[in-house]
Amino acid sequence: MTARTQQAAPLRANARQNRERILQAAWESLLESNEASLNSIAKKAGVGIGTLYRHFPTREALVLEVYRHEVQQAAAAAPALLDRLEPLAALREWMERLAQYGMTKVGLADALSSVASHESLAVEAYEPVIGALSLLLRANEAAGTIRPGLDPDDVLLIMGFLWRIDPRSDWRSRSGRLLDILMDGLKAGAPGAAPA
Amino acid sequence: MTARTQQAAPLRANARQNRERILQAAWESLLESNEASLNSIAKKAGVGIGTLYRHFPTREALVLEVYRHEVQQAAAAAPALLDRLEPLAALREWMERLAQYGMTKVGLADALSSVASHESLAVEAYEPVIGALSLLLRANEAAGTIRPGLDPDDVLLIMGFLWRIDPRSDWRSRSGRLLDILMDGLKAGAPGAAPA
DNA sequence: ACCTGAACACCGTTCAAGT
DNA sequence: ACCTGAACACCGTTCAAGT
Repeated sequence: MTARTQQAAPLRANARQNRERILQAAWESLLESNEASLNSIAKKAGVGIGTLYRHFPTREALVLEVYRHEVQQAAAAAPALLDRLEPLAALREWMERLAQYGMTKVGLADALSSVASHESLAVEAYEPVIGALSLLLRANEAAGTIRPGLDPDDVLLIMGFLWRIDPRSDWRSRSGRLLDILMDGLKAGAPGAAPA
Repeated sequence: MTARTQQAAPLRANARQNRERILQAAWESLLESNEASLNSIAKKAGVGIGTLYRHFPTREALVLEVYRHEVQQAAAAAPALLDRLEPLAALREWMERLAQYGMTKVGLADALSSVASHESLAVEAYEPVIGALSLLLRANEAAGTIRPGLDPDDVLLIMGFLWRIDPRSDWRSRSGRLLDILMDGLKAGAPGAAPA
């Protein structure tokens, strides 16, 4: 165990460049449609199909790597929100951002939900999201604004509706209504909250 | 307009039999895995692939037809539940049945959620479900046990988490927890309900 | 160590030919 | 009117051959 888990020999410059070309091509293709074929992505990247498989053994691995950075950024906003806003408002704002984020990237929503059903790699991708959500829930629990004992995984699973709202409809008002229901569900049984 | 919409000439005995063979084979195949190929289904049914396409122009059309009957039955339980139970308990029980139903049929959950993203035909399949849910919501609204003005489509969209719980996990307790949250969200703001 | 691309087994879909 | 299945263009995936 002399090296870090993710290190595994620092790749030839050659290989590194190929890897990034593939990610770039995949990013562009998946933004258009998440059904882009691996063959077409390899072609677009200007590498052999075998090279794509060498770097990303499964389709999921590729998709997750493409969005990892983006997802991490979205998730990482949690602490800043907790600084600026009250816990309850921060939680709500974070959810809304994630909703909006999912809607902007057409392919991402489908990709995430289809990947999510294969628990395997999804865990790894969801980890930062779960971490951020966990932070927000704990802050609210400490403030007595939500019911205690909520599981971040449970809450995130419910939040899945955000990625299944038809982007062509008025998702703005719809996601608002749906988040209202979810937030009320989380608030119910809060020790410090004043009911309507 | 002398014929009903669904009639369209009563099919040859020959064709009718083929149609049912296809549905039977599809039912068996989809129960095992919802990724069964159309070719394999046609083969299992003992018909040419062209015949399958003649009866079901798209994969969705086939999947929906396979599950239509089942889904209708599940949805149709609503009135009986309202007879036996109080509105709130009936709504909860109906949701739990739908959850359990989705878990039993391995393929159905995936099929439903993947079909649901293509709004096209999904509307037709969801109609009886929406009808049943609408009935339950109206009964609760009349009893003052949930917040008024809830949209059945919204509630069903949230309920989607039921079909994304990993069947290999302890979905029983998990779906219970999740439904608790949802029910609390629906109850919040009810004119007649006594808060905890 | 890494890359290439032909090769393989499959898939969905069409459509000329049959009855 | 309905059925068949060969044919087509594609797909994911592997792996011998190259550098």
